[in-house]
Amino acid sequence: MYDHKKIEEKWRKYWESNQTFYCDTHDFQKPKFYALDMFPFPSGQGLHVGHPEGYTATDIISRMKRMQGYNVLHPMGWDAFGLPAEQYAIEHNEHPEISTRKNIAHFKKQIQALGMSIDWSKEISTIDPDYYKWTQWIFCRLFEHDLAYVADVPVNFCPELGTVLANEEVIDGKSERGGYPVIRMPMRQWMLKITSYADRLEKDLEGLNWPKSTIEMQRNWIGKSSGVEITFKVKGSGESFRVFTTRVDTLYGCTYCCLAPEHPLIPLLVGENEKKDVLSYLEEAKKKSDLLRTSLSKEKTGVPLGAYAINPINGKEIPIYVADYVLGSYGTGAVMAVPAHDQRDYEFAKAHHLPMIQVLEGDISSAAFEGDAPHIHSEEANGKGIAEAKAIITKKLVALGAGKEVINYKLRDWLFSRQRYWGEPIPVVQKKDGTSAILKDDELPLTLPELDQYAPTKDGKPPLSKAPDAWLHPVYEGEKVTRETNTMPQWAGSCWYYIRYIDPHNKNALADKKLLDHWLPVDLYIGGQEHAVLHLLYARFWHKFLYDIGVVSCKEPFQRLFHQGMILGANNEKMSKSRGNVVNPDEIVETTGADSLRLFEMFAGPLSDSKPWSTEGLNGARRFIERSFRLIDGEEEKKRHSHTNSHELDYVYHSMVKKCTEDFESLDFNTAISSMMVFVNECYKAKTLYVPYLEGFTKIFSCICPFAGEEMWSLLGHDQTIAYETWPTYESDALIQRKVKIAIQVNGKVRDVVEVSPSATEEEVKSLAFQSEKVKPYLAEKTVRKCIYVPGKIMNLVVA
RNA sequence: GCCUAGGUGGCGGAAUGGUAGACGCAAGGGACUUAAAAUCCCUCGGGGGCAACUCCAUGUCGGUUCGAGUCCGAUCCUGGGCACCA
Repeated sequence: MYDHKKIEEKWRKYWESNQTFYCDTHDFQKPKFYALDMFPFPSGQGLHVGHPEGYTATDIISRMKRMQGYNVLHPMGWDAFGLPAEQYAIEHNEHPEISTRKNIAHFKKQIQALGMSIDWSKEISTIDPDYYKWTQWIFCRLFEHDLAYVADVPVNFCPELGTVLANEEVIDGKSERGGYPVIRMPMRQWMLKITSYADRLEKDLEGLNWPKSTIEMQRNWIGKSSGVEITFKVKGSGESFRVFTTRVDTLYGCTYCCLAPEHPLIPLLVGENEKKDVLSYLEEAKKKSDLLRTSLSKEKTGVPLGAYAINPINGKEIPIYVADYVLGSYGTGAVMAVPAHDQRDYEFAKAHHLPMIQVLEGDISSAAFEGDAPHIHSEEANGKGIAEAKAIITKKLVALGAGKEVINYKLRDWLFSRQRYWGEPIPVVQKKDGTSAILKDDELPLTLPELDQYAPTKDGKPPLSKAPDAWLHPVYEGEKVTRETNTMPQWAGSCWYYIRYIDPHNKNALADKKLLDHWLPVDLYIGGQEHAVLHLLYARFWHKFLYDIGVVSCKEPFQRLFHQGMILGANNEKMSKSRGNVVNPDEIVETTGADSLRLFEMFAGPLSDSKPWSTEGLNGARRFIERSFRLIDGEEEKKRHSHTNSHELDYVYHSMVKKCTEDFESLDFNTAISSMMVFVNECYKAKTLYVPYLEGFTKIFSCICPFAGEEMWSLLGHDQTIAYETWPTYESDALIQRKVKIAIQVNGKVRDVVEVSPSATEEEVKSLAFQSEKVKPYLAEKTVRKCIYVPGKIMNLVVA
């Protein structure tokens, strides 16, 4: 009798009471396998029914790899800093340290209830000073290498609340809480120079076993584009400005230029008559958040600056405008406008009645022509296509000293500081002379001070600015200094946790170099696609930096990446409290069992697809477990035999082993499970059951359903755990079928199916086909023009 | 608008260019049972036909091929991401 509660409790206790269970042995003789989950943020809601999906997948692979003789590292930890933890603490009026620890304990218990083969001796948490000591250490190294700097950058500031808000706390320009207006305001921030790594981050995407779409997203995010930077002189002043263009070939068609509202030259160049209009336009632009500025679709606004630029290619004077469709943060913050061949410029020119000069043949009566065509009105480039014209004009600009080829990136530097309490303190002090200095390594970790008031306060200053004087004003090299009061973002801790898992208790380094060289890179990383750019790009950036300073020896952290889909509600919508379709995993474990939950989530569909929750499907999974269980513990037990005499069972068993071995590797669990179901169905039909087949099945089964698997293994008479048994192998001979069915087609339509031996010749099959009563009518009074025979599959007779 | 992944029974989904619908769920029938549940077995895309059988079917329209869910070209729809990127 399958009693999930009894069985799961029994084996949970067995694993938990044995501290070395699933611990990797640092055995360098064995091949290694590092299976990593995106570690969870331990929210107050507890585990979601979506969490087990990815975790089960890495768990199945880990269990299979152990059986295949690998030394497996399969750890788990907690991404426990950050805004949501802080807000949860504020809401529950409990210090984040306390509430977060509680949530972690809850999460851990829930994950353990799911039977994950996790090495808990490697457990880490980003909020442990022993851990964030090394997060701070990495920051210090970045600082030393000029990759961390301070800048004034615009943030979302809400004057009413007096705090800086995260993007997700701002909705339509209003604060999420209270609905107060939010403005973009420059504030002193720590930045990390990820742009220095843009080129390598782009290049090294090549060769990663990652989903194509994720690689594409990172490529687009980095946004490499090559073009030309052109210098435009301003008429009647010594000033000049640069624009970046990917379409230098259209330079003869440039009829005006636009500066972003942030452009530093505006105050210097603005004409007396235009001053009022320009200033009020700048004021308006400031009020617009990036979101607002970019969502004002179609309508292109802007005002004339009252200054003129000289087109370096032909000396023509063209007006300069200020327009907020030009972004200060990309390129040079200025563009040359070619309305005939750029749609945005086209719309702006129409709205402001600016001239157009067509420089490529094509129709521009209703929209800009952006395709390739021979150039016109372009002097030396006339008659040439885009590529050739680019080369010609670039050459001329370079000769004139007015242009150079450059590579531009969309990627911006990483805003690394937060005006929050619940994050790693930035290990920096401000000296009296205004310079910043990092703490010495032996002063790390710089721990968070105890604060009564950790909530953001109305003056907009970080909570740490209210820390006790002893913390805030330490003595540094004999001088009384002020500590940095910003903290790090949640991304910081999650940038390198996969490194710490390898050697989590090391006091002298992030991790032992020899161990890092052994375990890295991560062999399989599973997590949601929502991290396709931010986390996965930041972590790659840090990893490359650590590579440069000799901490790690491989260039990329995650060799293979996979995104699991979402578990949707039964109504096919995203699970959420407000939709009332949330399923609680604790309840499922209680009523139906962790094994059923694991099996259901793996069988419901491809791992990467979103799939709806289904209570019927869960019951179906449970039925399969019971059915498998009864093969070993029930009436079917009597059929057990030490030899096999069923060819069908041989075939089905070995097919299953082959299918599971291959499909587990490619994470196609749904089809692997279906082959296991076929095997079990065949067992019920079989007269005898061959014991080694039952054992082989149980080994594979135990990867998906570890509790039931262990129990079945012991019912088969073993007193050792199944976890370190040897993975079953298949015999190719058993996969050769004695009879195969050949579909006989006439002109592509199936008319009969004949059974032959797999080695049957074309002539043999053809003669069977001609004898077939079902085929004959279609051949009557026709000639066979052609015969296509695919052994083991079909024969197609083409007649006319 | 751009990028990206998809559209297959009542449902979740299978299918190296080779018999579309594996496997599961739901449904129906049968066996067992005093009965129910559980279990085991069978049926199960649609139309037509008593039946043998036959026609239609993988969003839509074309194309390539002996043969297309699969490849190519259009087109419609859905999900995810990005969004004035010069």
